[in-house]
Amino acid sequence: MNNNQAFIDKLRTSGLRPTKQRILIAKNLFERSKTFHFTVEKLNKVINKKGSAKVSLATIYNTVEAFTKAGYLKEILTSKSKSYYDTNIKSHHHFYDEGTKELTDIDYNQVKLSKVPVPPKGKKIKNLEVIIRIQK
Amino acid sequence: MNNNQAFIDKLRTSGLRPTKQRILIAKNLFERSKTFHFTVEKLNKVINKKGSAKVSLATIYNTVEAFTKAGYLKEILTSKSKSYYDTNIKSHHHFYDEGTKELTDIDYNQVKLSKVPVPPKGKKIKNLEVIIRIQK
DNA sequence: ATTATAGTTTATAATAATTCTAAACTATAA
DNA sequence: TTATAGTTTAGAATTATTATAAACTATAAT
Repeated sequence: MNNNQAFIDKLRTSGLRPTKQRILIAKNLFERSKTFHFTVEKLNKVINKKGSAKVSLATIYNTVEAFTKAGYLKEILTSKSKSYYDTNIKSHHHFYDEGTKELTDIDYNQVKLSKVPVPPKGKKIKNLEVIIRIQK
Repeated sequence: MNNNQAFIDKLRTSGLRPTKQRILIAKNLFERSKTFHFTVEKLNKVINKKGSAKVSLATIYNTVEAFTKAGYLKEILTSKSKSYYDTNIKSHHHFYDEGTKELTDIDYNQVKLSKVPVPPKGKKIKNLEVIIRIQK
């Protein structure tokens, strides 16, 4: 029923104290069947929906940042004003719908690169992302 | 020496009145040997450097937006808070240096995709961009 | 040329996302 | 049990961007 222990261990492993706020946020983010694309605003609404325990907006920002640093979340590239995050941390790509502003995952093996440039001297490739902008 | 006429014609063609502000901004953006990656803040500094005619920040925002809509500039995808623009409007890709936050163009033919996903029903691909994040 | 007007510029205010601050709280180790 | 280092919180501060509305100007019609 309640397997908070897994989250507690995961948090401890990353040097994050397992506070009730972090566990609650982790449950909301990671106990999902599908990957979740969200902004902080959206996550805040999910967490602080009527009747539930309240978590401050500052903590939601802090936690999203901490989870991103710990590698549990991935920040998504868009040109929009808000930051988007993704619970799918595997290397993958996105459709970005210019009309609806919705993001859809593209599985890694749906995109194949046959040529990738050499990075500038002294630099290493950290990550490669393809964004396909779509519209009607 | 002074070939403003080319800019005047270009602006008129796009339905933009050739005001002195727009011409000045166009000269600063497009009379360059290399492509120019910039934020509005950076462009504002370039335009309003000491001793030059002043253009309001609002006009710089308006003009960058108008030039982007007209297809003279390309907005670049990064997850950072500021919007980045590029005078290179040809289809191309970017290195984004996480340390220095600098963008570098990658020529279109330096990247080859051998597999691209089909867009969702009813949607067309408008643009495909590869961002390669690099770090030391 | 003169005038009317629709488009443009401008300073400033408003908004929105995010970060900062410092006091209260809490998990953890001693 | 206690000390402390990490965490949460409300609210203030910051930053990028957009909105507002008055003054200005390019252009077309007279």
